[in-house]
Amino acid sequence: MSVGIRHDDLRRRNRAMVISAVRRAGQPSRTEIAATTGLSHSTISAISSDLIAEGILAESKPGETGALKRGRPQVGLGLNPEAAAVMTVVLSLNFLSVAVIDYAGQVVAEEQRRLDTLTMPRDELIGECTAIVRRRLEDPDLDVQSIARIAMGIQGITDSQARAMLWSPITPLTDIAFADILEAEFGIPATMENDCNMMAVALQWRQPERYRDDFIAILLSHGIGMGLVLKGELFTGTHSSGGEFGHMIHRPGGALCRCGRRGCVEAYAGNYAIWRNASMMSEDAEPVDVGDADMRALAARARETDGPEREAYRKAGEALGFGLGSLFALIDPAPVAMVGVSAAAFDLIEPALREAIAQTAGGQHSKSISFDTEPNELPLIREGCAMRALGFVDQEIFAPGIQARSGKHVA
Amino acid sequence: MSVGIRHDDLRRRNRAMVISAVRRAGQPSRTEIAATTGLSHSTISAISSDLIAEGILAESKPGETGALKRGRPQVGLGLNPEAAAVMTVVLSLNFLSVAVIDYAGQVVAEEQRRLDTLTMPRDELIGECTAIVRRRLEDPDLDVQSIARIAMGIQGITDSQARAMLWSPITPLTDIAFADILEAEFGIPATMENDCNMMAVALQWRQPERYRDDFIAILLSHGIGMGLVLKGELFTGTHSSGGEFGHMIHRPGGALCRCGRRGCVEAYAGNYAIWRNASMMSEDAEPVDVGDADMRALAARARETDGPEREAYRKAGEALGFGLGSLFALIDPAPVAMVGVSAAAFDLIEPALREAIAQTAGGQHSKSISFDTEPNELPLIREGCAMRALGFVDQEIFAPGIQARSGKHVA
DNA sequence: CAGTATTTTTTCGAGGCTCGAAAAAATAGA
DNA sequence: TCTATTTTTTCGAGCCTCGAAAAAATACTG
Repeated sequence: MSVGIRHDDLRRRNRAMVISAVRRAGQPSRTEIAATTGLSHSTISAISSDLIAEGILAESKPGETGALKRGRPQVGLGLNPEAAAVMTVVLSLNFLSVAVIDYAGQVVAEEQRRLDTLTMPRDELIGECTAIVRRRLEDPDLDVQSIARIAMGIQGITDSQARAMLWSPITPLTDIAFADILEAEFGIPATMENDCNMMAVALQWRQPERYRDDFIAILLSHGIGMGLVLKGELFTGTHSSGGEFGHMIHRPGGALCRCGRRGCVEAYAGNYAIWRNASMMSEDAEPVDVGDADMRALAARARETDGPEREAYRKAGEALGFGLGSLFALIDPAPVAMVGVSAAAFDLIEPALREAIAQTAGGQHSKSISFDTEPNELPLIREGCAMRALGFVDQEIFAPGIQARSGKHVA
Repeated sequence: MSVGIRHDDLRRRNRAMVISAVRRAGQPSRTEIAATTGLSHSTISAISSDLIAEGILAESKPGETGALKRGRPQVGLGLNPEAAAVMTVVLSLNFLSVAVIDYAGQVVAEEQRRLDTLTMPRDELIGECTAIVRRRLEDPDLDVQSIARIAMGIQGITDSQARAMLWSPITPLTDIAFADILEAEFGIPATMENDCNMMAVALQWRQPERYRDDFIAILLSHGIGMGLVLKGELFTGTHSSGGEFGHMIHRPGGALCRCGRRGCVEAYAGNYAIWRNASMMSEDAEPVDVGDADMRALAARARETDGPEREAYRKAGEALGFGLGSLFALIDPAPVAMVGVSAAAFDLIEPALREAIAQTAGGQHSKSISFDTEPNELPLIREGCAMRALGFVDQEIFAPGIQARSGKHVA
């Protein structure tokens, strides 16, 4: 149940608001912050001098601001990069990567590693993750004190509390509470995020004009995933990370999906499905892993001649189109970003997709729906994890006073 | 962009919180309110004495409370029925009904009227609505001053701002800004709500244990509609009321839907679709209106013998099941309430529905998904409109100080 | 029936917070 | 050097919430 606002919440929230305004704007002056937050100049002055004294914000050197106007020049406020740092851990198929990001969002350290996620036993997989984190933490160049958060991203389904991986295509293992494991191991608050959700978060930061309040990020890769932002907020299911667009039903009883069921969108539009159709294999054939290079070659063949390859992409487009149509029936149309290796073949997918969506109620204005493509998902996922972790730091760590009342983490 | 909290917002929000706690609990004592809101006893004491002085709350007569305990007895606080009143206007197929509801939620006046919505020209339809509202307002028994809000509900799509009907099956007319029309005519703030959303709001009040944070209300009637509550909040689309579950795609290119497209869930599960299938008509046959009595007779025949009638309900169940499966893939499973005349035939629908949902990713725990039925949607819609209107009064009218900063209504 | 225990509600002073107005600071132009 | 202009800080006023203590209202007890 919602709860009253106590007097001490006031400062906490307004501090968080100032920090978030600075993170968004980069180098805003106090006057600009007052304008965007709606708070008075006096309040902004008080809060920002507190934040500067605490080393969270820093005034930028004079002369850095651009065109000089008459009057006292504005002093830009920026995030102090040394105020804190966060760590991102991204686990994808056969690949593990970590990065340390300073409070201003700059990457200060990185490590990547290949491993065989599909066959790894549970302990080993967890061990690899904790080991790589530990290596970064033990780096003598790093001030360990400053790591305030870890955000881990993974392909697959996570729980809505962002504590655990429930299911993932990269491993047969299920229900690994990575967030709890990392917290127990390192004593640093951690969350376990869904990869597509992080893509959406990253897009929101990268292109705020285009992706702000309502948009959809769809991962076109081995599987089909989705990150959904509605009314400016990341959408999650009631129990899990939700948004399993790839497992909406396209054709009841249809093609065999990697999830073991039939007729899912993914069973027509996932890499393995496109490959299966392009190879004229049965729709009942077991899904197989297809490498990115093979997919690129497949797309090239499809562009060359009008054969089964092209037809396979057409079928993918149709499935995505009807799926989006159903989605749009629920949430109304919104801009879409297509991410992942098959996004590079969106030219092959788009015609059938638009044709399908035009046949649905949600596609009423299908011509006005914009599609963006971004073939490389990993940088987006990393960036999203970083921004998410920093957001937590902004909100929780640097907003003092009473702890969030329904907080999950013990102090 | 989110905005800072100003000092005067504090009282406003906490007042709203107290009012809402009273509305929810009925006759809570100050101590109970303090417990549910998390505010201190002093604060609750101060706010409630203000609210009593303003005539918004009233202390209940002593002796009304139940079991006597030791110590000073609790004094129950209740909403003062005379503090305000709201009006609901529900427009459905060939039927218009209004009600006046006092601040405590009791119906104090009603009027209903048959009319031919399908053939009525625009001016006449609007005229009927304003006329019936005017008749109620001019009732000498009614203190017009006290009507603080009008909530109008209609079958069909409304805009996400709750200002206008965009499309409705009850009339060929489109884009009628009923909220603006009523406001201009009577000078009373008004909203135009989607019928299924109001069903959901009503269920939330009627059965808070069952329907609280996440649930789905599905209207099984001529058309198929949905009201969705996620994380305790009514879900709407980005532009429209959204949640057009009936127009998710069940079978691409399939049966002809009333919306003119093909393969929508509604084209298999709407009354007209069940009728069409039961009559062994082509799936391309034009949708026709079927009366409730005819539908009840159809259900009776389906229960009697295993013929095309039963098969028609089976197909409806299948479409609903796959649709729900797709929906659950996005939002995770949640309790469902089936409302409307075909909810009375849910026994015929349920087996196929469960079978279908079990074949989807969203139906993983299909046995644990609960279905409730309620054959009569109109009372729910009315109740939802009433609660919604009262909620606005609670939040806006009785929370003084600065107006909501992005308010739509001029003071 | 008076006194005690118990629970609810109010009162009161302290401490915070935001705000508006005015002052101070810092610069460009004249 | 002086003036106009813009940004930032300072300061007192006005609210708000809180905790502690007091007051109020009742049941129990002998």
